[in-house]
Amino acid sequence: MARMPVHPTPAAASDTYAGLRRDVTAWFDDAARDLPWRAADRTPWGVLVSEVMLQQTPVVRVEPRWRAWMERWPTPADLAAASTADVLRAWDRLGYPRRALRLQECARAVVERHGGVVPSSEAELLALPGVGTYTAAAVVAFAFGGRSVVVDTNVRRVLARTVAGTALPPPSPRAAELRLAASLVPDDATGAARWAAASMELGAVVCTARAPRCDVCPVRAACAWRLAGSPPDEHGARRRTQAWEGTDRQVRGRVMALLRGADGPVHQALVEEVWPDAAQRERCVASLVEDGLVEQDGEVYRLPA
DNA sequence: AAATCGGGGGC
DNA sequence: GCCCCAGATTT
Repeated sequence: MARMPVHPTPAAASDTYAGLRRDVTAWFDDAARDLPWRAADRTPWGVLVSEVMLQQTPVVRVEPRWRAWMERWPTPADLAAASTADVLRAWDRLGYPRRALRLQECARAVVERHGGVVPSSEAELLALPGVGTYTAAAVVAFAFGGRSVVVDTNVRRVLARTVAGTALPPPSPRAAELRLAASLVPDDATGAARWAAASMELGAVVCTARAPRCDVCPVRAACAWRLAGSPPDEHGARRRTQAWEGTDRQVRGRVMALLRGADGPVHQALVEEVWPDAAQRERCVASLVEDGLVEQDGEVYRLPA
């Protein structure tokens, strides 16, 4: 039961928040960023690719990679047929390269299960590699204009502030939070898709995590957090950033960067230079091989063919 | 529920 | 230096 769509509530008692939805969507109609995966000629596959790239990677870093990617592999069939080494190099430094691997697996699944056509049902999307609750709902809304409950970090923050009156949402969503999000979704598909885009956009552009721009916020007058005096985050103590220096993630990143930059196989002597601690380095290389991100062939390492 | 998984830019 | 970024998957 790890991956379940959030089902929209039928006819909700959401009239309470009708003003919120109206003001945010009206603002969005005027303020929406001109992002390439929102263009009129967008494809469902392009939307899906953007959503996977945007999992934990900011828009400004995704945009140029997405453009190059879609030009090179416009359809699921194109990506399915590509060399994995090329895919990992094109992923470049977007981070979490297992996402690139899953995206190619996703392309192959779309080809095999759906004849190369991205499915429009949330359940079928959810069954694809690398597609979780958020991404499935987002593709339903943004690629197909369907009704779904889209809850990402932006939406969570917007609802935490405007409705709950807190600076930030709790580290992980609770059932009540998801119920609230579901209750806010308009009944009609078009309205639902617009609300999804608008609420996310507000969090991304105005209702940001640090230094929110309340002065230009369309719902500042009704925002519970602001009306409460914009109190600081209550669970700040638990919010500890993941360490970076000296972690396996840093070591794995260095190994991947080395292999991405090489045209072909890399001798182990060069791999040994990226990290001095042999035990940690070997553990990380082994995990990369285990993940399918690296192949070992005797004394050389390379990206998968 | 908690841990793991990259990398960079704003402050 | 710290924090966050259109999360997913595994344990």
